[in-house]
Amino acid sequence: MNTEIEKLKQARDEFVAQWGALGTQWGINRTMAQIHALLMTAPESLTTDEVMEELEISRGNAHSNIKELVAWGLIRSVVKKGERREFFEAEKDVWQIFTIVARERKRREIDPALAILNRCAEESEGIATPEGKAFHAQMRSLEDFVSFASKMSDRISLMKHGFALQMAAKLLG
Amino acid sequence: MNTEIEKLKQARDEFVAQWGALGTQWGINRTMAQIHALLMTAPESLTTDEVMEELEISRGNAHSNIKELVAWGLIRSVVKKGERREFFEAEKDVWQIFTIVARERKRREIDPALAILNRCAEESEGIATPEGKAFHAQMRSLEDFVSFASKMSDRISLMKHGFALQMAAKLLG
DNA sequence: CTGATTTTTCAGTATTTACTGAAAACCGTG
DNA sequence: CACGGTTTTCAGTAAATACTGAAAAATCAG
Repeated sequence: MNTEIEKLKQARDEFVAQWGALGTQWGINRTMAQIHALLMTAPESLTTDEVMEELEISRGNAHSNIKELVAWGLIRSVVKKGERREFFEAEKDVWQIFTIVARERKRREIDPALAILNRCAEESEGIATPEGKAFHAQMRSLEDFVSFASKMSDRISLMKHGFALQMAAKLLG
Repeated sequence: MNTEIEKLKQARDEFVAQWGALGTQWGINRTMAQIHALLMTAPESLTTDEVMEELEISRGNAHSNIKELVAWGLIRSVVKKGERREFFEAEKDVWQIFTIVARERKRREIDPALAILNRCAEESEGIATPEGKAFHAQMRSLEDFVSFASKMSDRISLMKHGFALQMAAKLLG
């Protein structure tokens, strides 16, 4: 039945478009999120040209965002025998996706924050005025908390999906 | 000793500047992050004019970012008797800050994602082709995972700081 | 080595987001 | 209800970010 194929195409197009819009909120650019959505729901791996055509974007744009997704580890290139072009496919396992995103966010958001907090804490160490003590204490408590959250995130990412789930179930129960 | 006061000012200025730069990564605008940093490390609550002067920004800019921070719940206005102007002070408790940020991120990032995933899953329900089944399954597994993560986040935010810490300690131990 | 195909780069441009400054609205006081 | 201080709005502008398209570089088969 042809309508089924159309319904699927429609649902998928919507997913790609909306996921792209969401990407903006997440601090990821729209195109990158769209390509990710497209590849996550592609039955077969795609070439750069196919991505360009599907999303109606330029070669340069497709290229740089594909590279970025590869750098994140959210997609990978696959070689097909007898094919000179590169094909790309997405990581589809949700737990994998989660750990990749968590790792990247940690690198870009948590680690730099820790560096700043630590430096400001050091610089204000031993200042004897009440303001100095308060500032130092504030830096340390922020640092402690962020460092702690960072370690938690690492731990969880290293777990196997099943184990994390089981543990969380206990927490939610 | 005057150098101590200077050292503190220097450390604090650095914190404000760097925290602002970090804000960009977090998808928060620089000024908003700077005002937050400034107020988090202010011994006393500040007026809009003081914020403007300290960060060398316009009134409009100060105003709108202060309002945004109030909307998040990261700062609040305080009234001083005999003063007509509004003063602002930041929430300083790290656990509070964490839960506020978690709540806001959930609202802006998680909830819309869930809505999309759920809709696309519904729309592709019952399509009999292999591609249709695969798409539907992918939507559902993403939805399940995100919904689960969302519930976890709620649970943790509702905990008292001490309890969350204790639980996490067990996890890290 | 040559020529065809594919990937990469990047200057120029478009779009989005943030900021300024001044005018308008608001608000308490006399 | 008029006045001075204070907050809010917003049109215009500046800055940051993303995208295009074409040229250059790389890759590979013959």
